[in-house]
Amino acid sequence: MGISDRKQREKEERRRQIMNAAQTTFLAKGFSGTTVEDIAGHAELSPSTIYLYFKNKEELYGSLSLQGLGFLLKELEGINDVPDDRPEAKLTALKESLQNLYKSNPLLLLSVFHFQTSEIMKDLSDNLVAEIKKYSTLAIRHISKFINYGINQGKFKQVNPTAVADIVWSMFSGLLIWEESKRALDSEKQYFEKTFDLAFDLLCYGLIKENQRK
Amino acid sequence: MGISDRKQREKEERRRQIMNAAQTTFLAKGFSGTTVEDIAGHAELSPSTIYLYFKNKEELYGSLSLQGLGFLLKELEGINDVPDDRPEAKLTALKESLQNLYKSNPLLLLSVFHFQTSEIMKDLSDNLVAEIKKYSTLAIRHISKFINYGINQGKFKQVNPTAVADIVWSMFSGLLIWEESKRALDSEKQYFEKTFDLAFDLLCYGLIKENQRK
Amino acid sequence: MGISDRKQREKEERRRQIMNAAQTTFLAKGFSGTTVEDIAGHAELSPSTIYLYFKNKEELYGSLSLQGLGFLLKELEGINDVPDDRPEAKLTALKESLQNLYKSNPLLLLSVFHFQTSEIMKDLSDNLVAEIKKYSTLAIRHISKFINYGINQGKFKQVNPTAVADIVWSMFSGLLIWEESKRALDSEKQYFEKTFDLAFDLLCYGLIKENQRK
Amino acid sequence: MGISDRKQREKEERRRQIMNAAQTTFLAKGFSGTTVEDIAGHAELSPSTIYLYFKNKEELYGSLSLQGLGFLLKELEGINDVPDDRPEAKLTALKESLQNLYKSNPLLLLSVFHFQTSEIMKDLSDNLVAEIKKYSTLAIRHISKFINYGINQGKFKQVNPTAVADIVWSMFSGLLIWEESKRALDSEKQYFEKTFDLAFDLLCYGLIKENQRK
DNA sequence: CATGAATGAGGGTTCATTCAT
DNA sequence: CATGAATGAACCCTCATTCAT
Repeated sequence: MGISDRKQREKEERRRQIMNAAQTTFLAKGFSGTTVEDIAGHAELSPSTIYLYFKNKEELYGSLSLQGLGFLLKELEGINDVPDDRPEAKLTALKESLQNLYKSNPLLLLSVFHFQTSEIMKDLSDNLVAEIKKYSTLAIRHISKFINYGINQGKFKQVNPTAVADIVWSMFSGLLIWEESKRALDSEKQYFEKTFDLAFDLLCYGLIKENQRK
Repeated sequence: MGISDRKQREKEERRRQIMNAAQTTFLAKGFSGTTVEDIAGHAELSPSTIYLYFKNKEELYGSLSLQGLGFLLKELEGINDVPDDRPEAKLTALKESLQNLYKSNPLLLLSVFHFQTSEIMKDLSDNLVAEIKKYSTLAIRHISKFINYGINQGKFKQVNPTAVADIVWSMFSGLLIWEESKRALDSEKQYFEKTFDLAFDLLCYGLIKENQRK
Repeated sequence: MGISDRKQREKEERRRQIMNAAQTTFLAKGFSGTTVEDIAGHAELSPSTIYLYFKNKEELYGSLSLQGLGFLLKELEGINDVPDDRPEAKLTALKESLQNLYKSNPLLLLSVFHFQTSEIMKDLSDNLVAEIKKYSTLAIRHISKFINYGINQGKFKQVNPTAVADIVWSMFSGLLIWEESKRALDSEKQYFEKTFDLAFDLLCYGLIKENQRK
Repeated sequence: MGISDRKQREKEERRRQIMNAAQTTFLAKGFSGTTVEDIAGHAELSPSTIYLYFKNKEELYGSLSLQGLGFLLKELEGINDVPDDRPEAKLTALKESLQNLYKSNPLLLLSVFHFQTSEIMKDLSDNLVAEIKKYSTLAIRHISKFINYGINQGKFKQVNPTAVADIVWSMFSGLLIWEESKRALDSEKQYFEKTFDLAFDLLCYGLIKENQRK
């Protein structure tokens, strides 16, 4: 039992080791630009070993993407438990949540957004795409719930909450990718956080009803 | 004379025909996912014919990308000539400009932004990437000029104009791609325009100084 | 009549123009390394025009090779008419003949030997190869006749005349090609003539019976 | 240990197997006339397997060429150790050396000389060409050393030793290729050795000073 | 007669994936 | 469990050749 436990854990660790290597490599070279050998090299394994843990390149990619979305969802769910229930507080919590995730593991978030927006999707199986979409739809729904809450409380303008959630989501992802693509050129760093901060503030400010501003 | 004129025009048309086919295909399948045979099929030509008009797959891709950026830049430059010189008017003109471009040729704008995705950039030659970057930097600079104008007139908050330009650009691109990726799944259409409208309004509203609102 | 004559001559000239261009190009880049477009470029014509004068690349090549062999054969036949009928004189005439041909048109001789020894043969049709072989066999036979003459007169050792002819032929061709391949590296020039002179002299000297030397 | 040894040997054998197949094929069809698929067919492997052992077609070709030159060089170096130090003996040893090499592996020698044909050289990278040249220059230098030795001893005429070495080399290569090209037509065999024997003897005889002949 | 435009056939090379050890 | 070796399926691109003008 103890032995098989350890075996189990070792196996999990290998899996993680591969996923980490894959994440770095996919982000650095893109999906089709990345060869299985690349990943294997980073993971210090042989290519064939990868196939013991993942059915194929695509599934490895999918696991990565879903893992990231999973983290994100958990974070979003956590926001509901924020004691302060003013809608502005929810939004601020959302902003901070996203920023914290970014700070703790930029690759993770990058992958979530990068992966689903980029051409990579074209290479994936319909099943996987559907699952990714399901997760991100769920995330959008969470965000729109926060907006809706503000509207119901009469604090926010009468806007389509899903649309606003889409905007937040797109803006975040757009900035992330734009930042990354700029970095490719002039290697500015740490620029994203400030810009996203500003973007979010402007957006939120526009969201609040005029008579509700203090 | 007349004959060589016609020849010239026919040749140009072939070029365009190929570029159109390429645009559709690249958008549908990404750069490395697209085979030259795909494009040739769409253009109803043989693959080798493509090589009479473009040196290779990459250059075809580059022409497409730069062409789109060229259109966009021309449009942005046009905004300077808007007679109404209130900063809000500039921004509204910008919004309408982008929306009109999108309406007249969604593929074109999609490609401009989509093509910048770093996933694709990885496959391109440094030269081409540099040129694309140059163009988009120029575009950003145009947009930030409009923001700056509002700040100087005391109408807009004291924000970093380039950052705001980045936000507009990212938001636009993010929404475009997000929309497209959603469409791939549930084929909703014509949703983008409304969302972008809303996003832009919220953003602008947040941008204007409180004491300047009428 | 006069007109058709001129036409005829113009046509012949075009043919020659193409053959000249082809000779230079084939020697510079080899058979499969040379594209029809290359030749056309040198001839200042369009590729398709070449096909008005030659059925295909191979036949163009063949014509070149046979042309060279024709020149060579004519020269060899001329040696029979040399008034001085001592065998040594025939051999000296042969040596000078080859050297003169080389001096007047090195490309021509190079092509004769280079073409028939090199891998180019592998790309040619059996018919063409057979014809080239026929011609060169004829040439060999001429040379061996000179040797035979010396043997019959009791001046030369009792050797196989064809073998000696082969040796002369191979030595000449070998030196030509070796020289050319060296030139590719260190661009020495005008080295061939002296070396061939020496080789020929050594050979002839070995050929003459000892009691016949003066 | 034993296992890895066997693995190593198997791998070496595969390499050799490919090189053999390549040698035959290159000789039969030339460099550009040979497809990797041809070679793979002869080696009873798939084309992609070839690329596990050689970076590309050119490097495979180069290995072959250099290998042959290597054998040749070793043989030439061995001649210095011939106990009999009369210059004629050195030359006879040279002749026998070349003939033995030819008898033991005609393809090897054929390739050495055939591969140097400039036709083929044109397709190779500068690096490879340089290396091949370096090797063959070395070989020439060896041969010329034997000649020089005879001159210094007052046995040979005052000739340019390098020129004579060039002649030997060219003659050998010319005869080899000429023989092969004749064989392609009328499949005579075993003719080369006798002819080369004769050629060499004539040459050497011409080389020796008259007053030195016994 | 000359040519520009078009293409089909083929070649080199890469890489995800499998399989025997 | 891990891997080295092998391969088939593509893909990009070149080029000899044809054909309509």
